[in-house]
Amino acid sequence: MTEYNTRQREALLRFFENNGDRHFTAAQIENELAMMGEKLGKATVYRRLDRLVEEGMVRRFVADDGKVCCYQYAGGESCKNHFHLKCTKCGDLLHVECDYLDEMQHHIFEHHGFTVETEKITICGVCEKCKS
Amino acid sequence: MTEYNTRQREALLRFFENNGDRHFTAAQIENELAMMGEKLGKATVYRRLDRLVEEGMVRRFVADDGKVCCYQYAGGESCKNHFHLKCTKCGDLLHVECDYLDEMQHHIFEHHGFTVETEKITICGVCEKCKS
DNA sequence: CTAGTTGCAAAGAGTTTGCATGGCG
DNA sequence: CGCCATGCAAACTCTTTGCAACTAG
Repeated sequence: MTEYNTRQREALLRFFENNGDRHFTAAQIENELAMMGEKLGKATVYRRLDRLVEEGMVRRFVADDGKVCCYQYAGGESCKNHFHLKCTKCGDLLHVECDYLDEMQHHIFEHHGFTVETEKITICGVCEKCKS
Repeated sequence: MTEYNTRQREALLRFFENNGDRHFTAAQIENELAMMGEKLGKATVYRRLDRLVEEGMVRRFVADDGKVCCYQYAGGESCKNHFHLKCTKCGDLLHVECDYLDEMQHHIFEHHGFTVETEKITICGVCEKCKS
């Protein structure tokens, strides 16, 4: 059960480390890597992704439409404070850093005895661009 | 664009009203209805479900494994002005009346230029009961 | 050399779509 | 009668699996 150090594994790791602020679908990862000259087979992407999630290096969550899995680097603590604002018009998923999240979480716990899983919050609405 | 009153539509509505505390996958709904003698085609189930979600009558979630969509009654008109807190352990959907919602909506609009559709907010976490 | 890895293509699961038929108003 | 809704099956999308070829240690 030793972990081999392959080109594909390295490519994925480097990709996540350099994009800790964004999240991607498996297909996006495959494409972006291909454009950087690192071609990996679909199966390999999925298999490695599964493993990275198990190891806790990467976090998996589901887009609001429930159709695709998204992956995001979680190696650092960078991912603690963010909203997901999903525009129901254009489909954009805005990724917003904001301290207000803590406040909200705190309120809900204090007043409603509910422990919010901050990383899973997705708020639907209409973004600025689409407001015309 | 008038909404017709069909046997299938009625069956789905009644099903949700009688099971407001539970959540189901599309396939489960199809099966349970079939066992009650109400056979609906797969496509019809999905189409009606989509509509009910749009109307805010029903909420769509993603199951724990991240692979299937789940649907749960969210109670039509009475559910406009409050939080929905979804427990990811037991699946319960808590309906919480709270002015804090307005505050949050306001903050997000002011600071992030995003118009929240309050009635669609669902916050995931762990409820008091499951916190042991 | 041996065991873990990869890539391809085929298989699966869940959901959507095209189109002819059926049924509400 | 007109128009929306339904059902079926085929099409799609995302993900997983089987298997032979490959490669790190």
